[in-house]
Amino acid sequence: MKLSEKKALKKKEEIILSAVKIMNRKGYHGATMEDIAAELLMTKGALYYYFRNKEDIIFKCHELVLTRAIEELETYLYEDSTNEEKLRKMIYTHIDYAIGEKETFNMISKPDHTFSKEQLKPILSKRIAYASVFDRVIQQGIESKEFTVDEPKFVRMILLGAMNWIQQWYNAEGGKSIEELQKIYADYLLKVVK
Amino acid sequence: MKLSEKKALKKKEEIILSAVKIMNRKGYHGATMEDIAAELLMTKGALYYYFRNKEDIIFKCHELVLTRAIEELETYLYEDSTNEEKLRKMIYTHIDYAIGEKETFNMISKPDHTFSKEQLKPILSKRIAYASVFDRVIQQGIESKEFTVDEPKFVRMILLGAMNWIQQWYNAEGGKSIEELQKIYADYLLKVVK
Amino acid sequence: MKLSEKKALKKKEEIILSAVKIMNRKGYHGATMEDIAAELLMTKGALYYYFRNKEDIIFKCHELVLTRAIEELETYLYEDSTNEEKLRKMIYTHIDYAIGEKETFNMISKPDHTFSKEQLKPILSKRIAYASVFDRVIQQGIESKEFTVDEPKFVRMILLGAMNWIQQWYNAEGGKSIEELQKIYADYLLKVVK
Amino acid sequence: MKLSEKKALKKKEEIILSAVKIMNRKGYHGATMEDIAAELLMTKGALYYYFRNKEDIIFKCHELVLTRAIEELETYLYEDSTNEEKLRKMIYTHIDYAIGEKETFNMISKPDHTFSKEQLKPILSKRIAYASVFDRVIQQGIESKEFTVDEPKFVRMILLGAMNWIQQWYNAEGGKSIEELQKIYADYLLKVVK
DNA sequence: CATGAATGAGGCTTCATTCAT
DNA sequence: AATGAATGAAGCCTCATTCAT
Repeated sequence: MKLSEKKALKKKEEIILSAVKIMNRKGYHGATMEDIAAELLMTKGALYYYFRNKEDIIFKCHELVLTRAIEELETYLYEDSTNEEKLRKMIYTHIDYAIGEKETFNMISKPDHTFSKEQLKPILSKRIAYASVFDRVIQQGIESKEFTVDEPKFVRMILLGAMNWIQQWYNAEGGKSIEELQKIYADYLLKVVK
Repeated sequence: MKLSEKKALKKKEEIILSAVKIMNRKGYHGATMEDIAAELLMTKGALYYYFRNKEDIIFKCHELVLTRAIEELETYLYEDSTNEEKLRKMIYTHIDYAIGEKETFNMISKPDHTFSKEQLKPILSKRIAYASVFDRVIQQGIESKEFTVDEPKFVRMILLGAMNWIQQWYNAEGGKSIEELQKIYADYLLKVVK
Repeated sequence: MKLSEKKALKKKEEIILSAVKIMNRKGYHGATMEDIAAELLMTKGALYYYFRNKEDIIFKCHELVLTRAIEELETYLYEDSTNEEKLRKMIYTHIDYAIGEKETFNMISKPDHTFSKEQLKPILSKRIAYASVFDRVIQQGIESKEFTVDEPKFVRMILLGAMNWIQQWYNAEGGKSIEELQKIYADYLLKVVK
Repeated sequence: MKLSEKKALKKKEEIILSAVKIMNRKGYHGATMEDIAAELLMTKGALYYYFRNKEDIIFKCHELVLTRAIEELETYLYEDSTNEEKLRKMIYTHIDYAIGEKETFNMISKPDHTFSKEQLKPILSKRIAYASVFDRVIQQGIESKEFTVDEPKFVRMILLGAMNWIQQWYNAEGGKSIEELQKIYADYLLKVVK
């Protein structure tokens, strides 16, 4: 890969990160191309050199964050430990992302209100891929008798929903630290699968 | 109250319900004043006779739905039954609202992205009021030794988060009926407090 | 029809006429919504109350002008006179329109560069309808032995092309009057069909 | 002339030809610098090494095409044959250019909408030079009594207009071949001058 | 020479809001 | 009480043009 291509990739990522930041501050609709550009001391127009349109930026935000998160989750899946331990680590990781990447992570509620048809499909695939990592560890736990679960899909949705909601109220300043939060959530959520 | 005032109140409610319907279909930003009016065969301008602005309509949507939901929840609180039974009924009710009123119920994620300062406060109060009904039944359950919970606030947020997430994926057509869903969710969520 | 509807129709026509005027001055691409609105002392936004978008305005321009021209041509077709006389009148009329309505008349060269698919079809139909009035008088003239023409379609295109070209160079100030022009063109073009 | 200069000249011509091609496909306004460059596997920026701006490219397109066409026409002017025969050959040639070079030939309707003042003058001169070749053959025909024409300027405009219009409807696929077209047009147009 | 990157002006369009009637 | 009409701000996007490297 040529140097210039590397630079371009880096810029793309910078833009994505800027978009994430603005969206976390103002929400998807509140985040304008102007805002995203200003954060990087660029002009609106320059964004269009790197991305086709706004939707494309948001799309790539999702893709980036989800891809990373999936990779991280999968490392736990193949670790040598109990499934309970694996699930606990995945919960910790999910909370990290949910707090750190907020809007972009998986809380674009109703993606069909935001994305056009062509982009909707890959987004949904990625989400399913993400969810399926949880599904696999739950399944393994059932098989190893660590977990007692009749409705694994719903349990997975309960876990993810509970964690995603953190984004609604979490605020860096108040109360518990992230680490405390992670422990509390993991403890309670593991009760669901036991 | 004069007849004309009554009529006005009725109209206001009609507008709110129309707004709810449109928002459930198109999301908050997708719902235009035009849409809301068209649903009622009115013109945009007329809406401003009843509400100061768009924000005000959304605000009243929330207030209406939350007020009703709180009232319903509170009837369970004073029923003569176990706290587990009370919580189960509250879970059923919450899911009913979450599915039926979608956008308007409590999923205006980040209300601070939508509401101005003046309106934010009463909205947040109402949400707190809503949450506190759950808090009270959890507290009672702890006191009566039915529940074992160290972090009641977080448990409440886990319950609400898990249920609110239903809105993200629920679709009238597929799979389980609402009644099945309610039972499954109640069963698993009660494991959290036990 | 209600008064308000009449007013709206009138406004629509005013807008169309403004658009025609601006387009004659600056060409299709040079004519901005801003320009069209300013001519009428309106704001850009107001135009969208009457038309869906720019293309729609241009479309209606064409429709209006062509419809009127076709009507006028057809009155000659059914007059009681020789076909030579009819064709002469039609030539006079065409030149009137070509000079007066310029851009809008039929010189949107390559309409497929300007119009989207849906609008292209009716535009082309109207153009064909217009041309067919000429075709009919030529056909009648052939049948009555007034004209000697082997290739009536090409002759019609020669006539229309020759006249449309006037738009390219005609300038109110210079040289001949419109009336002189009409006579000259009619005299020479009739030689083609004789 | 140095090799490098020769190369530059060749590149310039390539760019012009590319521009012509794109403009024929998409029209003047539809042809972007990007398009023109992409056709040659260059980048936008490089075009500015060879031409001052877009207008300049278009300008040179015209100049090139018109210059060539004038040269070709003039060879006929000095041939040893009847003026009718000369005019016929010129008609054939004009139709060749009109179909082959479309946008660039002389159908930039309203050149004053496209060109700035400085460039307008040479363009118009060239067009006049082109027209004057027709004028001369018509004049010669009048003098030799081959043609009967009172208004030679208008006749010339009728001929050119009729032929230029071919660009509006001609389509490589349908109906007559170019050769048939040329014959038909020549036959009918010669009736105008007889 | 050429490229990649950026700029900035300008265009189209949407929409909450206002207001005379 | 309601309507039709208009406003104006703001957003997205395109593209000719520039320029450091």
